[in-house]
Amino acid sequence: MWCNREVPNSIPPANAQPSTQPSFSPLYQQIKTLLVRSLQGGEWRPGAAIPSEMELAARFKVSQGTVRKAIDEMAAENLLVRRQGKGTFVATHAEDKTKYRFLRLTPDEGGPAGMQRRLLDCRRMRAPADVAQALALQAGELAVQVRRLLLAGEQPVVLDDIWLPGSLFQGLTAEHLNTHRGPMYGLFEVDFGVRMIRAEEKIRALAAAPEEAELLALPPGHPLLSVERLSFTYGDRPVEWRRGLYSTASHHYRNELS
Amino acid sequence: MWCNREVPNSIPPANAQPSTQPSFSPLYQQIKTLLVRSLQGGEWRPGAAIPSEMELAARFKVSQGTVRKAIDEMAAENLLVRRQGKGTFVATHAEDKTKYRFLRLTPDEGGPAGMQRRLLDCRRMRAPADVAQALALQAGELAVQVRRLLLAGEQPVVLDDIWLPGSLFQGLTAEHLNTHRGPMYGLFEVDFGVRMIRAEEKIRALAAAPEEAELLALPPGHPLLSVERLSFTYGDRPVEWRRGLYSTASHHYRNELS
DNA sequence: GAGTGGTCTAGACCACCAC
DNA sequence: TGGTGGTCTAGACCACTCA
Repeated sequence: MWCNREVPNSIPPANAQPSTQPSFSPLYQQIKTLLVRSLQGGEWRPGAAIPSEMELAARFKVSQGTVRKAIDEMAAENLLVRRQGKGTFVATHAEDKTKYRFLRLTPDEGGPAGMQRRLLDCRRMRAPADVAQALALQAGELAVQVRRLLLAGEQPVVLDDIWLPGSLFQGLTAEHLNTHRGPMYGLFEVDFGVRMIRAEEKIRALAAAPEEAELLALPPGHPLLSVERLSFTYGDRPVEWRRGLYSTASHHYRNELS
Repeated sequence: MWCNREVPNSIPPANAQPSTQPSFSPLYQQIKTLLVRSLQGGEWRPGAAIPSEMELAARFKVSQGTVRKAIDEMAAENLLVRRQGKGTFVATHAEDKTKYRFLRLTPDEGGPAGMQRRLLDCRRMRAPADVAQALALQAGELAVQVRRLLLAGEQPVVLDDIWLPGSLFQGLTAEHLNTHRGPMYGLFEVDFGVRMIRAEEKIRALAAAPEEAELLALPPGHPLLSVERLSFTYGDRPVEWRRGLYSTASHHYRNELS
């Protein structure tokens, strides 16, 4: 048994430049990049297990510890889920225990309760300029607009206005959305191969316009939370823009600062 | 040189029970607990360096890697800050590069700009029941109430109503607050030894009451963001309750979902 | 050059899970 | 019982900082 070895990295450092900017990229970061690329390319479907740490270590010719560090970071970013004794799995919205990972609206009393959906609209049309820009749509490319209500019991609570790139969501119809059970982001994964990784939200207060007020069963001018969300998939590619109008009479938007 | 050793942990496992609930606590978690306790006890002041990984490893009789993992987690929780080549430091609000870690209000255009403070009020009084409960105040214990405005240029943007446990903030006066430069949480650290670790916020939309509207230079009834914040120090102890009313005409509350 | 954190390795052992 | 992730160790070497 030998304890000391001085074998250098089997993978040559990706940046052997003498003194340029990027300066250095650790092995585990390179591994991580390769893994993300595999996720992006669909090598492993959402919910499926990826190879074991030992297998990946062998594949990439690095030690288990290095693979481990790469996976650790990806798990911290919610790209992967580790389950001791079972394996490491591609994160998915379809069967997420932590449901409502992206819906931060919570009843003032009691835990997060399920909400009913009511689809209002689903059609393909040209997106407004700001939305088109946010989604980086090609000139003339159509978008899918979805409008819907979320109800807590009988009470409408959320009015969502959702825009998706037409090219990615070819077969999306009202029928499709109405038939589907479970989170919408789950449907996006399973039927369109689009997985939402992270999102940025901008929150404002505004007065309800007449049409919005009616849909939310509130008097016109009633204060609402406006939540604009831009969602990204792998590679920081924007793939959804939405604006939610939240009625905060009996609910609030919860957030954790740290 | 020996490569195999079977010396058990020098620190006996904190839970040697045969089969009870807690089931297991890894060494690095125990180290972490000890480190947090040292922070809490003020062994190292905010901004100061903690001992090196090697020193800590020696002190706790574990390997550097184990200390490392403990510190990694604490850095991820913003308790510590690592600086390569220099050391590991106790996180502080006083000199935070990432200023406004807790203020999520951002101008619609341009990067986060500094805001002016205007103190309205600072007095000791009995807290409303809900605040007293949130802060776990003793029966009859007084609280410090601070009211203030934040202004972007000439425009008032935030009206804050802040409540602090009187016992922890004995010497806090308006003079004190007015003299101080830099983030208020920095003052809390330096002058009162109270460090804010994390916070929970509840966000709602509401209509401005007359007095609030006047202070924010808005018409009464104008929609505002109401941001209730409960802040915690070490050991999840609540030490501040505040409600901010945000004018979102030219600003928004930004949030990142992941 | 000395000291710090950062990376990487190899190997042992433990806890959990499924068959 | 075998495979998976989880913990822990020891040691080598690298990158960064500062005197």
